Amino acid sequence: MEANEAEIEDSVVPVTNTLGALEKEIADPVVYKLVRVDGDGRLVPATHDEIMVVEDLLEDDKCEPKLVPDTRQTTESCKTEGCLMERNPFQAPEGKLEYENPEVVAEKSNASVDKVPDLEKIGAPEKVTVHGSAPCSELSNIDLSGRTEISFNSEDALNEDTPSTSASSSWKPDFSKLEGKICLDNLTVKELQETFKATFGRETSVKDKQWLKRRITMGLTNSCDFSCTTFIIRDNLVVRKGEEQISHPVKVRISADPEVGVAHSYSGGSLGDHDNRVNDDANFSGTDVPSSAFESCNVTKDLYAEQGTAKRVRKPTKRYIEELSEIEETSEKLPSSDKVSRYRFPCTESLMRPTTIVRSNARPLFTRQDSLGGSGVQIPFVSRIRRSRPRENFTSLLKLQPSDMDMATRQVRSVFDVSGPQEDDKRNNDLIKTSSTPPGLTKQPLIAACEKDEHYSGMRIVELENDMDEDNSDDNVELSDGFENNSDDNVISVPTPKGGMRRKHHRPWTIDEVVKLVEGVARYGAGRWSEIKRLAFASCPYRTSVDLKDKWRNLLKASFVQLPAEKGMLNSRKQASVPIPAPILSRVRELADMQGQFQPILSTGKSSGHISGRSVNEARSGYL
DNA sequence: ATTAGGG
DNA sequence: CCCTAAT
Repeated sequence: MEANEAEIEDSVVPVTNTLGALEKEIADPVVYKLVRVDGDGRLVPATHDEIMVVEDLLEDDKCEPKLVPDTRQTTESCKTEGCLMERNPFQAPEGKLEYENPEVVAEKSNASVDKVPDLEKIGAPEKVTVHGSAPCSELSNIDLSGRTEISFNSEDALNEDTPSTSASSSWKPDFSKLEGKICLDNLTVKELQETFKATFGRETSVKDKQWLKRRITMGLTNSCDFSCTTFIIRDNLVVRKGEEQISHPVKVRISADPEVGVAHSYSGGSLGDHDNRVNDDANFSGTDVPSSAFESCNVTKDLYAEQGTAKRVRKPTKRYIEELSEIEETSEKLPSSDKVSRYRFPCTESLMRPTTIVRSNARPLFTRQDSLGGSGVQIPFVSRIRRSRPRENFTSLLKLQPSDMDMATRQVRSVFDVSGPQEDDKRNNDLIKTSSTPPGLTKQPLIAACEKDEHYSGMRIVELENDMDEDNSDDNVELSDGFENNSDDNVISVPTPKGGMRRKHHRPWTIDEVVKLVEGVARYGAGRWSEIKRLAFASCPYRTSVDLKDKWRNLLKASFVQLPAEKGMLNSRKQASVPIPAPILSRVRELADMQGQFQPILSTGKSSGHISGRSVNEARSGYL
């Protein structure tokens, strides 16, 4: 299909190329692009055959390729509604269409806009003008929702009766069945299958009426594309993009999706047993097939007319689509369409993201007005899972309110309290370093919670173990001095008089860490701190590459200072907490020397010289 | 995002 | 350790 694809690309309206022209004529003209909705809802570019067919149709209809400079294949663009193709007749108004994605954008039509009279009011027995497009047209005729008489009546000459033969070559939709209103409920299985075929362009062997109805309904329903409008569907109401605001956190799931519209005819999707979801989300009952394509169209139109409030189904989520796809795959084999290269479903991503976000937001967000400093800081109850120690967050929070630490502490605590008792221990432990509860005890549950969270909220909880190793990592420390207690994080920050408070937590370097650092430098070279950090300090989340660098700098300084006097007083000085063993300093010096001379990359150098051990270094340092 | 340097 | 500038 590759070749075909290419051809089509060429033959189809060169949207991108005509952009300029389009923009100028956007006022009214419409450009269509041949596409077919694949079974799984993807938009598939029309095949060459399809285009040919359409061309014929166009000729019959005397459609004039208006916007298409390239006359090669005039198929695509027809000045007005008429020509269109596929089954997604209700496209969005030109103006809003994004040209960036011509392939996906597919067809567009004004028909749904002002051209189409208020269908609701019109009960006009007209026929669907959006000919060509099977699904929609038929949908229009089908009485899905309580509305009857769905019909299009576009003032502009619409070429009706132009069955969209454009679809896959093998697809011979029978629109006769779609004429007039149709009540799916009254159809026989066979009829439903016919309808299905007409709708999706492929046969189905499914005998389940309910299933068929649902699929057809959904397919049709979702044929309408809102993505191009400035409106979105929220809480079953169409609102202007931007005007919408997340109101009820609870309902977010339904409404928060800012791009509801993009439901590009994902029609074909098999609405197996999962389709309920859609209904649920839309607050519809399973049996109530509320939104008909017609309705959708109406909405589009109404939007322009009055920004009215129409109800619409929620755009399917990515997951939903995926599931449908899966079902589809298994439930029946797709015709040629499947082989046709499928264009990526445009809204797949956008679909997913909002949903995910919404999900995560779904969880009650605990915030509280912090009275600190009277500035009313809001402390959100973020994820319970923290990559780094809570105290870091803690500190960040404090930054907002330099003053009154205690207050902040309490606030934070209380916030966490809300999250649940289990984590409390951990929290306190880390934050306030009070609890004596062994981390291990609460760890497990915590992790579980995390996983759960991830599952539902899509949050990424990784490296949880990092927190753990913090206490364990140093176990192999040979030199471990008692003082190097990790736990002694002096979380208590020291408010600095002038520039706020800094240095909340000092993390005294342990000898072990120093050694690791030194070795890391030896291995990877000074300056490659991120490397060293990753490899040698993977277990020390609290040591950043910058820290390493700083420490190295200090070591360097120290080493140069001490070296001269090394002879007499190796470790005589008991100064601060971490008297760095002379040997180490020596090595630092050595390394510094080397690094200074040859470039840090001394994979060979390291092995050749000192890597073997401190003893060597000592010896060396001796004569250095 | 890393790195280097100053504070 | 923090912050900033340069990459």
